[in-house]
Parts: sequence; structure tokens; C-alpha cells
Amino acid sequence: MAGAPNIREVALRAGVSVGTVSNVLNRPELVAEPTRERVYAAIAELGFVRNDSARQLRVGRSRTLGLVVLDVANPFFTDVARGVEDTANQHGLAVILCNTDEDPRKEASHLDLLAEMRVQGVLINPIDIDGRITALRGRGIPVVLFDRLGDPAVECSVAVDDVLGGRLAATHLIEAGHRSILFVGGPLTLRQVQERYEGAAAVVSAHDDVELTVLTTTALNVAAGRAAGDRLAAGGRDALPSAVFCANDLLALGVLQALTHAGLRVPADVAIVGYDDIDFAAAAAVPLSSVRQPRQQLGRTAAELLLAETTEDEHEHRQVVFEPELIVRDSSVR
Amino acid sequence: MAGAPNIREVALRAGVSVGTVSNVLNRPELVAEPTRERVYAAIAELGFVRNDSARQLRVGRSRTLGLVVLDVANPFFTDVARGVEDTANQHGLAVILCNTDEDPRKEASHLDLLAEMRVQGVLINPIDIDGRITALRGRGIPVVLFDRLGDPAVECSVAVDDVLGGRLAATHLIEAGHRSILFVGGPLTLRQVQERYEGAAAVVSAHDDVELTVLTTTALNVAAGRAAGDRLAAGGRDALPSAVFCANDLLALGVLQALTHAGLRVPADVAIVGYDDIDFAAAAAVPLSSVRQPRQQLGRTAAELLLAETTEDEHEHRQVVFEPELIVRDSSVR
DNA sequence: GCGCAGAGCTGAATCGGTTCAAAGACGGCC
DNA sequence: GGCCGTCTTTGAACCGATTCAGCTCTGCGC
Repeated sequence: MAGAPNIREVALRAGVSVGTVSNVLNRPELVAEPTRERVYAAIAELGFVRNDSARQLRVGRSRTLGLVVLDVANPFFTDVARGVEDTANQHGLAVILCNTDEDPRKEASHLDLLAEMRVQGVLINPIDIDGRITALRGRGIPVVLFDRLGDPAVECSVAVDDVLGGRLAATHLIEAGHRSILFVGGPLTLRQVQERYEGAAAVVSAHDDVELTVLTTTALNVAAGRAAGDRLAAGGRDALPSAVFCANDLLALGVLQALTHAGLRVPADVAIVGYDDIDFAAAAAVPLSSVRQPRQQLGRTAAELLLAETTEDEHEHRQVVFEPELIVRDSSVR
Repeated sequence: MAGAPNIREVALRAGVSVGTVSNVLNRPELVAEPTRERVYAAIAELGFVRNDSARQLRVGRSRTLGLVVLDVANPFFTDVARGVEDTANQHGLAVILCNTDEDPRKEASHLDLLAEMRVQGVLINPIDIDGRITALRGRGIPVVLFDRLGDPAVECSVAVDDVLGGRLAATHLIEAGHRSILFVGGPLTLRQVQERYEGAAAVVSAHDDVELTVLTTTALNVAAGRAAGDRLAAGGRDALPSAVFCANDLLALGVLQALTHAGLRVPADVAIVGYDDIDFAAAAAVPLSSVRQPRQQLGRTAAELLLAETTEDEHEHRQVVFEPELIVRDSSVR
């Protein structure tokens, strides 16, 4: 009796059968009012809490959803996670958070665990797109990709149009009169970096008088940005581009810091545009212009697609592509 | 057969009993080598994945751990979450993430869900310290508080010594020659804010020639900091304190931005010290001096205490208090 | 040849809800 | 009174892994 009263004890106390208690829990409208009240009372008196594993075992699936991200410490994923959590909670689902640290082995082991838990579905920003993901799907667990488009024949996916984002940034800078633009970002093997660059390059190629150069970085963090900024500043005032477009805000913050430190003024000497519009972009000493991605929206939509896949009879996979939006602040306006 | 082969099918295929398969899964050393190999082969051929709810139902507890935070989007909690996740993963546990948004009702509903899931334990930065938490514990689910000390008779807790943090900041500023210090933070009802202020006040009161004033804010975010900075700047150069100590880095970033915008120089005109040492503190245009909290460490330790409570026979509740560390950067050194 | 130890394996009981066919209660109607 | 339909409630089967008492088999010692 101590510790964990079960449904049988509740039934005993309320003077009904276990089936009735279960009905009160799951389809209260089937149970007559006085009986229902008696059951509720018994539950309260015993402090009964439904054992979810037993329910799960019978029903076949759990009330959880797996979220697999590269790194929770990255504000981008944090905001996506918020969106996922909100939507999941609205549907009574809990979210299991997994970090992969860009390690395919960690990704695999997390997916194995989620499979054992029979989660309702998995939202993932995948590293290794095939392998286990296909296996999961084969086991009837829907998988939705986010921040990465997949094959619409087999899966739903949600992403942001990074090529468009690159176009927006470049168009803005050109319209502001800049004729030499430097793209800072890397590694170029990352799809996001690649596409942001392509977008900018497409716009620039339509203007004969505009020049686009590239400075590749090894990572997308503040330290890499600072290193890039130092290199720029070291080249001397004459070698400076008139504007810098960074593949994400962390890089942009690093560049901003290094340039300011070298005595250069932003945007007077060099304009800067970042990408992501993380909260700290607006909070920088020179508020950063940035290409905003609807991060929470991304998470919410991914979760909704997943739920649709589990509930709809005839599910058709969808690809949702969001449009980014340019937020102009001080760093790019003279 | 389609979808989800179970342990019985594996047994059939390997030509052994279900008990043997279970032994291979859980205590492989009990099973003779050739049999074991046959079972492994059958598992691989069928693509068998253990059903965790069935295991859980039998064993009585799950392999998950609940983490309840005020807001994942806050970098402080994000880093704590990283620490928790790392430790949990090392022990084969998954982490269920819950946001409360400082709403006691959301906190309660999350705790109910975690109770139904029979999680191994809960790590929480509590709003409503009594109520459900006691109930959970009564049900045999250990609860560890973090960023908040609890009653050592009933629970483990992990926190950082915020009074000491306040002392460190104030001592540093006084030694740097500052004689008028402004504390910016609020609401003062928050324990953390209160204690950081107390620490600073204690140090100041030991110096007759130093003056400490307070500017309360309604929140701990960048916008509130900006508002505070604007008020300071509006008061004119003569009314300025020589140094500002902010209750967290978000406020400090806001103050920094507003002051810079008003044409004041940091640290020449006003020195600034923040609190938390979030990654963006180092990345600010004027790198921010800040009181560092061992956030990941906090998470790891909390998770370890929880695991200790579930495994030790004679568990004695512990209170772990970390010491913060002052990180001096440009914003407070002339 | 017999007894015994120990390794290896078996298979039924068990965990605690959910579900559903069927039984029971009750009222209305011919 | 008998029959029918509706509303409630019952209780046993079931989900799939774990566990453990007990069975079989082998080898060894006397």
C-alpha cells in the first residue's frame, strides 16, 4: 500500500471495478456522475497517480516526443526548442531533449534510446541523414527534419530559405551604396553557410560594379569572428571592404568586437550584417542588422507536422520553407 | 510480425526461451557464448528493439530524469541543462525538459506528468517549493533543487554563493578606486538579486568613503538594462556613478549599450561589472567584467546528487554551494 | 555406479493499466 | 408480463519484458 497505490486499490476503495476507474480516467463521460465522483474521491484520498508505463505498454506508444539538436547551448536551437515544447505541451506531450554535439555516434545512441522508448516521433536536425533515421521510420516512428529539407516522398521537413536570406542581406548592402562586400563564414561545407553565400553571390553577380570576396572561418562562433575581424583590421584601412556579411550573428559579434577594438567605426568605416537575429544581436554595442529566422515558429511547425503525421489517416509529407526577414539596425546604416 | 518484433519472436528465431533472450540483454555473462551469438544474430535479423515501457513496468522505474527550469531560452539554464544532460547520458538516462515560464500552474502540471512517467528523479529550479514537490518525494521520487538551497533534512540542493559574488564585484570596484557604485537590478524580491546586493552592501559598509546606491529594474533582461542606462545618461555627466554593478549580464549589456549610445565611454566614464559571465559577456563591444557562475558544473553536480540519492542505500542529503569567480575584462579596468 | 555441484536454460508469474464483449439494471411500450 | 433499447458496469484478456524457482546436463570425486 505504501508508496504507489494502483488502479486496483482505487477500485476497491471506490467500490467499483478497475474497468470503471479506467473509464473515469479516460472517458469520464461514459461513467454516471455519482460513480465518477466516488472514483475521484478515492483517487484523491489514496494519492493515486497513473502509471504511464503500464498505459504505454497497452496502448503501444508513449506520450513523449524526441528532440535531437546539435547543441542546446546555441541560442538558435534554444528558441526552436521553445517552439517545440509549447506545441508539445498543448497536446499533453513531454519533450525529451538530446544533444548530439555534431557527433554521429551520439546521434545514433540517442536515436536508439528514443526507439526503445517508443516515442511518438522525433524532431531532428540530422547529421547522418540515413542510417538510423530510416530504421526509425521503418519501425513506424515518424521523423521530421528541421533546418534541413529532406525527401518529400518519405518525410516532412521544415527549413528557412537561406538563399533568400543571403539575397536580402546583399541587396540591402548594395542599396545602401556598398560596392565591396566581404562574406565571412565557414566551413563552406555546411549547407546553411553555402546557401547564404550563394544568395549573396547571385545578387552581386547582377551588379557589375559590386565585388564580393570571401573570408572562410573554421567555425561559427564568436572566437572565429574575432579572428576574422583581427585579420581584416590588420590589412590596413585601405584594404577594408565597405561592408561585411557574416554567416551568423556569433561571427558578426566577433567581427564587430575586433574592428571596434582596432579603432574602426561601425558602420562608418565598415558596415556589418549578421544572420539569425539572436537576441544579443539587438543588444550589441552597435545594434546589429541581421537576417531573422522564425526560430520558434520553426519549432512549432515541426512539432505540428509530427503530430499531423501521427494522427492523420492519409498523411502527405510536407516541406515547409519559411522566408527570412531582414532586420535593419545601426550596424549597416550610416 | 510487421513493425515491432518482440522478445518472443527473437526467442523463437534463436531457438531459445524468452528468459534467455532477456538474459542476453541484461546479464550476458550468464549465457554461454554460442547461445549468446545466436540471440544477437536473431536480434539483428529481426531488427528487434526492446520495448522500454514493458521493461519499466516490470522494473518499476524509468530511465529518464526530469529537468524543470524557468526558461530554456535563458543562457544560464541552457548551460545548466548541458551539464545535466552530459551526466545523465553517461548513466544511460534521457532528460525530459520542462519549461515553467515562472508559472506555478505549469510547474504543477509538468510535475504531474513526470510523476506519471515514474522518472528516476527531478531536478528543479522551483517556484512553488512546497505543494507538489513534497508529494513527489512522498511517492519515492527524489527531487534535487538547483540554484536554490533547500532544507537539508529533506532534500539535496545545489547553488552558487550569490552573497560572495556580490562581495567579489564590490571589492574589485573599490580596489580599482571607485567610490560611488550603483547597483542595478530587480525585482528585489528575487533571492538572487537580493543576495548579490547584500554581498556588495556588506563590503561597501566597511568603507566609509564609498557610497552604494540602488536602481531597481522590473526584469533581468536587456531591455530593462537599456532603460536603466538611459536614465543614468539622462541625469547628466555629474550625476553619474563611477561604477555600475548589474545583477546579471543581460542588464549589464543593456546598460553598456545605452551609455555608449549616449556618448559615454566604458570604462573611462563609467565602469561596469555584470553577473553570470554568459558567453556574450566576453563578446560585447567592450568585453564585460562579470562574476562567473559554474553553470555546467551546477547541472552536473545536481544530476550526480540525484543519481546518488537513487543508488545509495543510506543517502544523506547534501547542500553544495559553489563559489563564484570574478572575471575581469575591459569594462571595469581603466 | 552414485551423488553432487554448478553451469545453462526454461517458462510461468508478474508489473498496472486499457479495452471490449457481455452482463445487469431500468424504463417504456404493446 | 414480456420484449426491447439504452445506459452502466464488470472482469478477464492483453501488452512485452523481467525474474526466479526449478529442471537438465556435464563432469568430477569416491
